[in-house]
Amino acid sequence: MSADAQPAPVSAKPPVTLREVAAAAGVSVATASKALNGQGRMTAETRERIRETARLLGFRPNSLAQSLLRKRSFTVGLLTNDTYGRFSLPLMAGVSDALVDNGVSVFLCNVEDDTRLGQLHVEAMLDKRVDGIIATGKRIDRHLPVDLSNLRIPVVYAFTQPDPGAVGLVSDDAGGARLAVEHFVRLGRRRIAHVTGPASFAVVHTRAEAYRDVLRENGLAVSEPLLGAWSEGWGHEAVEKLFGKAGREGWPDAVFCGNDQIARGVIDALRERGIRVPEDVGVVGFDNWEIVAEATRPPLTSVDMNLSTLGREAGLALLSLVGGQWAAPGIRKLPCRLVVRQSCGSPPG
Amino acid sequence: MSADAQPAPVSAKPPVTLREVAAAAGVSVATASKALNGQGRMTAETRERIRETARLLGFRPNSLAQSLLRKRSFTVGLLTNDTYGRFSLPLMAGVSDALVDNGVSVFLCNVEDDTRLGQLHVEAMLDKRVDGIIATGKRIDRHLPVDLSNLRIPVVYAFTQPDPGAVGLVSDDAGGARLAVEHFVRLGRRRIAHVTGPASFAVVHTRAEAYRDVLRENGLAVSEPLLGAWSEGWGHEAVEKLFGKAGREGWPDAVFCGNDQIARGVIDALRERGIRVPEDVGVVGFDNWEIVAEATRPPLTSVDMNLSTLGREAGLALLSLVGGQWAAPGIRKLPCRLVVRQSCGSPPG
DNA sequence: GCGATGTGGGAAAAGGTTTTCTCAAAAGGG
DNA sequence: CCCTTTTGAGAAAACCTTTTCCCACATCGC
Repeated sequence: MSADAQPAPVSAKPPVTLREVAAAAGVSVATASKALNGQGRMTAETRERIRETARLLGFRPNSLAQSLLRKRSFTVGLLTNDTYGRFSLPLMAGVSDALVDNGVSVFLCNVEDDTRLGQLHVEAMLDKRVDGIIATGKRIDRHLPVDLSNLRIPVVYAFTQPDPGAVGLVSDDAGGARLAVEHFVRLGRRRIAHVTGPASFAVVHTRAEAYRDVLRENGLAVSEPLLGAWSEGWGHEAVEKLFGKAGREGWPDAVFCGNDQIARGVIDALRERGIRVPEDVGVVGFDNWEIVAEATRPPLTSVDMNLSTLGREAGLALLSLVGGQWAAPGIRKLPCRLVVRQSCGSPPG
Repeated sequence: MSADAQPAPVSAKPPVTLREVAAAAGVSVATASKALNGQGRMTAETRERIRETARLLGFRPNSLAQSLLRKRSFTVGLLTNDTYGRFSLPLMAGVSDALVDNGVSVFLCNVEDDTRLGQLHVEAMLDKRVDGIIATGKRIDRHLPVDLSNLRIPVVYAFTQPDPGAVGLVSDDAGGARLAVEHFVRLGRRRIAHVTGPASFAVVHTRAEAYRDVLRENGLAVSEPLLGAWSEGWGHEAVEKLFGKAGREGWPDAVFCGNDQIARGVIDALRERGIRVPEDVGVVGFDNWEIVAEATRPPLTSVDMNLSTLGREAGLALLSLVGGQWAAPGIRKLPCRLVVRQSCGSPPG
């Protein structure tokens, strides 16, 4: 090895500690600590000198040591089983956004649907003394595959089934469905169909119920929702069922779809049949998954569940629980919003 | 407040410490520690008794204290600017998978394209004494909006532009393109077009180069790649350009697309023109984004960048760096694979 | 029975920070 | 000039675990 060889690993000198700052400023660690935290009493001159020294040395307190003492790590865990992040990522963005200003970081863990993995991650979080946990998932009527009910740290459930007595935030699916159907009604559509996902999903029923309510409230004929899959393929099939029969008179003039993929299938199938969207038939989707909604022709009007707001609220709720504040248990529903694009046309006349 | 009011917050008793275990087992903390870690010397009986006590009490060592002492937190940070997680999530799954077995957790931080936010998160990670950082992004020819070059902890770059001298892992885009074009050649296609993204992306040129190479190697006519956007809309337009001209003889019999969305647009546009896929024209996409690839009709054959493998390798590389091992700096390219579905047909005859 | 060896287990320091308590000096009151 | 109060700053404990030493006791060989 030559004399000017690199020192073995990259690792430069270790981080500068409070002790070093204190030494450099000619005070005790206690005084240094107080100076930097704005605690204790000392001359303004001393305080400033210590601060300046710390700045010069690039001092940053060791979070590990702080957390150990304060019994707060300023870290929260975010648990999800939504592999593709379609729902969790906007939610996480909201959570992160709400917490970063409070100096809190977020640990994301994907537990898939694996209980063992879930348990593993939860224990790791507990060991690392996270201040709280936000549980989220890909559907609001299922639990994560892991028990969070007796955790000695606060837990908030967002967009997943909460444990009884816990704080839960979900989207207001009924409200979202109303938004869509009422939009159609306002535009003068009279024969509004509903094509949605499988019966095993609670939201399918929630939304169908709201759909029926709005139709009845407006004196319109209620046709049975078509349940199927959450796929484009099912959208195609549903168009077959709805528009296959001869009498053009019986055709719907609007289709409210359970998600954007179904809507995309519906729109494509209508175009193939020469049925114009939005002139002949209006279409509304659900989820406002931009990558899909903006690629349909015409671009898809869709119900947005405001997941990042949901995440933000979840973050704030957790924060106040961590702070010892009481938060109302039970499920809180947050409103959706309708993102209007071009698949429904304008009011008649 | 009534007598049977709930104790203020949920928080039950604090976690059990090593000291309590030691007391319960009638030994010193030192002995207890050694018993649980398989260190030191003591009778098997003593060791077992301590272990049993710990188990009974549900003792879990405080990671914070351990990390403080060992100067390793068994945590790594994952930095990304890929908001939708299309690339980062598979990558993160791989990273997480590689590390969880080593008892290492992963901190995911989305820094968007915001330097201030990035700096903030990096500092938070440093303060929390993460053992290393994996940087990832949404394209391999751009840096994250944050400087990781002098960090005193190891950094590995995955699917983003590495700093000079650092360890970087990216997909082998040239190889991926070869896979696609050679697949066409093998199937007997002779006039192979290439529709891809904007010139500002390095991969556009890398793949185009490989595309031309394969054509030349096989004595086929090389037509200029069509550069545009990464969207379905561009796929439609490109079909217009390629198949708009009169002479059916000049039409391509295969289109290699720069991503799955373009491919989807191409396939849809072809169908609208009555051109059959795969009989008349074969189509291959890139990214193997299942949600798109499986929804095209017919399902799309696509190049998969093996991002979760990439993540796994990145995790392992970081781990060995953290362990003080030396790792070869520079960019390592990991092979892609072709996922064959139905958009290319079978060999002729 | 005495020194050498081995064995089981404990005391204490370390890691970096915060906080409480204490204390010396300075200032103020009479 | 003496006593009390205030002020500035330090010593030390605490958080929880790991690890290095060290010690007492038992065993063994002679």
